[in-house]
Amino acid sequence: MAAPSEKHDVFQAIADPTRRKLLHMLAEEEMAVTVISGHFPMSRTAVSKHLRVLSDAGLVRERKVGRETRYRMDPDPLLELKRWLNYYERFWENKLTALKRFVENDEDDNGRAAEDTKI
Amino acid sequence: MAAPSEKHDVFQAIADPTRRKLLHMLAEEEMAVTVISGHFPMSRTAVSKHLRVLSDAGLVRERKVGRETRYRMDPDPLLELKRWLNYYERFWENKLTALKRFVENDEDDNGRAAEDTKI
DNA sequence: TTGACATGAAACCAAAAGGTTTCTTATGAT
DNA sequence: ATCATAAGAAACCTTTTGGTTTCATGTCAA
Repeated sequence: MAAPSEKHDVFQAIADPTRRKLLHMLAEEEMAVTVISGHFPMSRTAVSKHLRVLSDAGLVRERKVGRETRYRMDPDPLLELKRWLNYYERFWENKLTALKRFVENDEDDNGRAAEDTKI
Repeated sequence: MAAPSEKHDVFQAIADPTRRKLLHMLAEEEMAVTVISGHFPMSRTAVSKHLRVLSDAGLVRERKVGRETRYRMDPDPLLELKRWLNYYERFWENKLTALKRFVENDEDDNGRAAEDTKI
């Protein structure tokens, strides 16, 4: 997995379902690796590597407490995703506009299907 | 690449930079494969396969016009991403609250650094 | 100080991902 | 009819990914 060589970005980091589940768990609570990995059907080491990917992307932060390492989510990098997504906002607004136009036409010539107004 | 076997989801689809660039291009304009692939430093076939992944995720739509196939973005699946992201909204709001608290404390005992208020 | 727990590092592996080249099949233009 | 163009399908190759098991190191408890 994640040969933790270089940096991973947010897009890659959240691409994996396991990692999304990890984020979800670590959003509320800080947790130690063993505890975390208890919730996954894979080895502790595998979970550890996923955590590393998330860490590379800046999505989690680790803290050593005695002999354990506790992880917690850091939401900051999600802002990049948000900005990316924001760009496309207008496109589905356009689709809504098209839908609205369709509905209005439908009210006018009541009952008959408006041809070619692909929504 | 993308052995176009099963469905790909949005998260996977946008994980790759090339595919994000594709989306960006196809958001405005419908384009034919050859034209599209002219903008990438890889073979037409490779681009074609990326398009397939996007298509699997529902992020692009294809239309045959004569001997060419034109692709255009469909923003709908991005709503899933938006909802996913939405869930984490409150977490960085929390961070902002913490920042605000920090700034206010800083105004009080003006000049001295507020220890341990990690933002 | 000895033993048990917590975790990362290493070495390894199979499958998926990203890419290439070659072949086929439609469709258009002459 | 014939030739060129557009694009997906197939077969193939290399690197990355997700996972495993084993080993090493640090810390806590008796």
